[in-house]
Amino acid sequence: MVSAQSPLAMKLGIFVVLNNAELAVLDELHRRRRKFVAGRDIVHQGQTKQAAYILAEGWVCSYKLLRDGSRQIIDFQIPGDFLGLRSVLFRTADHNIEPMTPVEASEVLESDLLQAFSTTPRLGTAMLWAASRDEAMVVEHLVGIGRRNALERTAHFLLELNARLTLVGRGTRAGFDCPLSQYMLADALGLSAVHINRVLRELRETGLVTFQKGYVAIHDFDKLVELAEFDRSYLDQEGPLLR
Amino acid sequence: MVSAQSPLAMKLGIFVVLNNAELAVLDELHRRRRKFVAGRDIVHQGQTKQAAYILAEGWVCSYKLLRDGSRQIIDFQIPGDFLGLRSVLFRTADHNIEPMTPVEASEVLESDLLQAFSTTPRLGTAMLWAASRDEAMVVEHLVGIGRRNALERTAHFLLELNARLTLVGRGTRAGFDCPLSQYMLADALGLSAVHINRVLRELRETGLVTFQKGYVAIHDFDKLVELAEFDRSYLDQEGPLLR
DNA sequence: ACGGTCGACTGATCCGCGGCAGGATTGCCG
DNA sequence: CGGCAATCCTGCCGCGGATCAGTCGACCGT
Repeated sequence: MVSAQSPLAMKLGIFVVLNNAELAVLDELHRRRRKFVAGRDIVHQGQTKQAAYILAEGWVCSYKLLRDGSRQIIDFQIPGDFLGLRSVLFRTADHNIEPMTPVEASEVLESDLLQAFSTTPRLGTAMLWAASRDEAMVVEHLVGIGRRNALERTAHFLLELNARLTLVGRGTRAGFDCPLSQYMLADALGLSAVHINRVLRELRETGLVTFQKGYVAIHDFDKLVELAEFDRSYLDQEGPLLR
Repeated sequence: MVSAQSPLAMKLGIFVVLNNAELAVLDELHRRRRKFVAGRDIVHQGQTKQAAYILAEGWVCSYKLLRDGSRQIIDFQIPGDFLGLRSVLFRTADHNIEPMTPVEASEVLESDLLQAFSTTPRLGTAMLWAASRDEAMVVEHLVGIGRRNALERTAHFLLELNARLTLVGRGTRAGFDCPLSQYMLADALGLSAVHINRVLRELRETGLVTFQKGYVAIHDFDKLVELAEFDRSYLDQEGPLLR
């Protein structure tokens, strides 16, 4: 594993061994680099004519607002993830996208994508794989909110983040940097911030995880997996599916 | 709008005016017709080498089971929807798929799809649109479970079903046939069956909707939309986006 | 040195919904 | 015809998590 690779290349490399031509196309996709400041939304609900991006650095979240002022965070995006792909296809954004940290991202036009697909189809396949893995995570998120209690749900969420970050070289079994506030955690997990605080305390006091000062320290990985009923199948993947 | 069209053609016709060549390709996709009985799962979690299908007749649901025996229904599929597309891309299914009624579906191979894309690209675009609309519904489902109370959540869900069924000619503003039991409704909405029962009673007693004997009768569409905070944008769509 | 803001944290109280237990209704099968 | 299995429906009780109402410390900008 080459540490100098872009996060996206690392992630796709899990699925497919990329050759030089394909790496070059990936590089090409990163041409139009942009920066965003934390807190100012990149995309608003209802906005049309929006570009898609590949996240290079920083964290963003996509969320929906309700009339009563509460919000539900649908997903977080980390380096290597696509941003707003659905907004492009659907022509109008159905959710907001907010950078949680300073963000660097590469703008991707519809035509860039189409060209990448036609000149390097294996790369296209790998991107579809990555996209369906992301969709699978939204589904897992749904299951968590619908059927898991606060403790399991939080544990599961932290493990999921850990798995995703590990794929792009920003986490290990021991832990990862995490810029989330307890409020954001609450909005993601469908709980109140007050209750998240209590749950984090319990996880800390039982010696499973400590989430403090922007760092998630996993003390007992296996017990945490057990508690969260976490499906390790995509963690234990043994090397690329396609050679 | 031609009533003899397949549900899929109706749905795609919302996005794109389909010409005869494209309709022919759609027809061709329906070659390998299969039947399934209610209750016997088509796809199991963890299963590999699975085909994708286009639903022609009947209802199915996709769900995940938890260790404690509870389940979360992720989505329902109705005529015109794709089935297990993600399982094909991902190579191994991450959820179960169960027919809730007798079902007719057409098996679709990866190669069929690729061919359809290359010979009739506009059709491919329309299918991507349809797929991202479906994904948007999973997202809306997530928001509902995370941030809406039981009443709003149920109301929203019924409206969503209504919107989808109307697109394929199986529902109107007045109501639609619905083979769901209260147990399934509960598993979809992350509630208990007992509580669903109470919620349905309340919706009935306030004169908004009646769900009995397999039929959902919407008595006051506008009030229901108001209660559920339902986003009508994709209902009010004024004709195809692409000509 | 000063409010002002934002995030972490806590205790007390309240309520939406789950769990349990049981009755009524319907449809199916022998 | 009776028996059985779903499914619907209801009342009661308790719990998990929301809400309210704070305190405390860190980090602003002035």
